Amino acid sequence: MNSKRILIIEDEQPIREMICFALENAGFEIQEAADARQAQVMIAEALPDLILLDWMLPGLSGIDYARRLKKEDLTKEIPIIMLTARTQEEDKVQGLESGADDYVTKPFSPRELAARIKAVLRRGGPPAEDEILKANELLLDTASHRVSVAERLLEIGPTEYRLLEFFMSHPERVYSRGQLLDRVWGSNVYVEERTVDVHIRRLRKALEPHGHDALIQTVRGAGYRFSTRV
Amino acid sequence: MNSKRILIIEDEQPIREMICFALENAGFEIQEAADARQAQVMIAEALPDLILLDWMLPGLSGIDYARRLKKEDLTKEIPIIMLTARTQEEDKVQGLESGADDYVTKPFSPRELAARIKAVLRRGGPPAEDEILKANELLLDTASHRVSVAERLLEIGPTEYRLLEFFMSHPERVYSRGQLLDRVWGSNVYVEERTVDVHIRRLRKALEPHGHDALIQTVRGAGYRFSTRV
DNA sequence: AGCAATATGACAAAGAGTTTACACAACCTG
DNA sequence: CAGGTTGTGTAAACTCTTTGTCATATTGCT
Repeated sequence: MNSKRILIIEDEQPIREMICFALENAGFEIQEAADARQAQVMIAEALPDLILLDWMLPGLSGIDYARRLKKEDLTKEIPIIMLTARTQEEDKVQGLESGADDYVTKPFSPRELAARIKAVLRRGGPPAEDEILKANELLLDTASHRVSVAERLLEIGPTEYRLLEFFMSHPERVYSRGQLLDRVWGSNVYVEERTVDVHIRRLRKALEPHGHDALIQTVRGAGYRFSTRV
Repeated sequence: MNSKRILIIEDEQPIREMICFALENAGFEIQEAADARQAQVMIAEALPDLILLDWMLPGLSGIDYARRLKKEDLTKEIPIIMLTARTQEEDKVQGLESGADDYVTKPFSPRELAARIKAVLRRGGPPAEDEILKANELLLDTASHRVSVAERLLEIGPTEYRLLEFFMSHPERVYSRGQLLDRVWGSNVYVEERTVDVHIRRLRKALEPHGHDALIQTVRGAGYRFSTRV
């Protein structure tokens, strides 16, 4: 097993250690750096296979550093996963724009982190490709984060957007409230399952005026499903 | 609703009672133990679905006990949530290191505790694999929870769906009403055997318009059978 | 025919999902 | 930095389906 080398750039030592331990456990080889300067030194010595980069860094911010790494020929192929404490969509967008291949929101479980790392390493390329998801006349553009029906943009909240994006990329399949919480809200969020109902409602309400609310279907006793079939 | 069994290992009785009350309220079944020794006895009797483990225990410390649980084959699959009074990052690191799946810092709200327990339990099970069961033109797709005949979706209630799924995965074989109750309704459910007749009827009714009701056959004096043979 | 085993239709309680309302926090913005 | 706007999660009221049972009709067997 030739283990992959991962460089962690994170100023808070406890967090760094926690991550470090978790990832070593998962079979990775770890290098640590507290800021961009240190990181540069380590990179000069040996190129890591993947970089875990904290959003907030003393000195050069994480996002700026990511940009810089993606500019350098030497380092631009290295996948970057951003660590961020904020949950705003905006941050995610910016993070991805800066060249990050994925982002993980703190607090995260070691398991989740390891899973994302493996996923990113596996695909090699950036996953952030823009997509246009379609279902009948309903379009969702991941690049612009917009949803439209027949050229008509429709109002939709952040959570509803994520919910819809998830549904549209996993159609014709039932998801329990619990699964939706894990996959749309994130696996380390503690929310009532009933809350899903409410957001389903909001999503349906947003789709309703355009007559596409039937795409979100209730499966009694099982969960919800996105389907173009009646 | 088969409630999950949770084992609380906590030496301070008032806290234990508080947690106990909160979780029973949340619909869990609770077992209590004051230390690792007692816990071992309870585990020997019946495996809990999740363990709540106090960080500080008299005798074997919580963290050591967690490690031990994660070593034993019998118990290593059981998720553990650590209860800790301290807030130091350091503790969190150690807690996770010891194999805990999550930790909660005292003082915590009952709601938070219940939510995290649910979240951890949710992750547990392996995702049920998808199957497409076929019988002549009759299709049952477990991923989308749908039943169709020649591209035509058909209406079917939850119980009828489960019944059909069971039949289709165990065809050409007679099951008594009692067996069906056990395997479709679940063991330890108190329902009249005649109730099965009613659901068989409902299932047949759903299949009828598509001409597949003959698949559900009555075996007088024995039970029912799903068969594609006449 | 006579008896026992099923089939069926109706019904009321329990249950699951839907909606509305509200509190709160994060955020604009003048 | 007030004062409004959003976005979220929770709670509670409300709706509508599902479900278990009964009473009654049918069917199958000897």
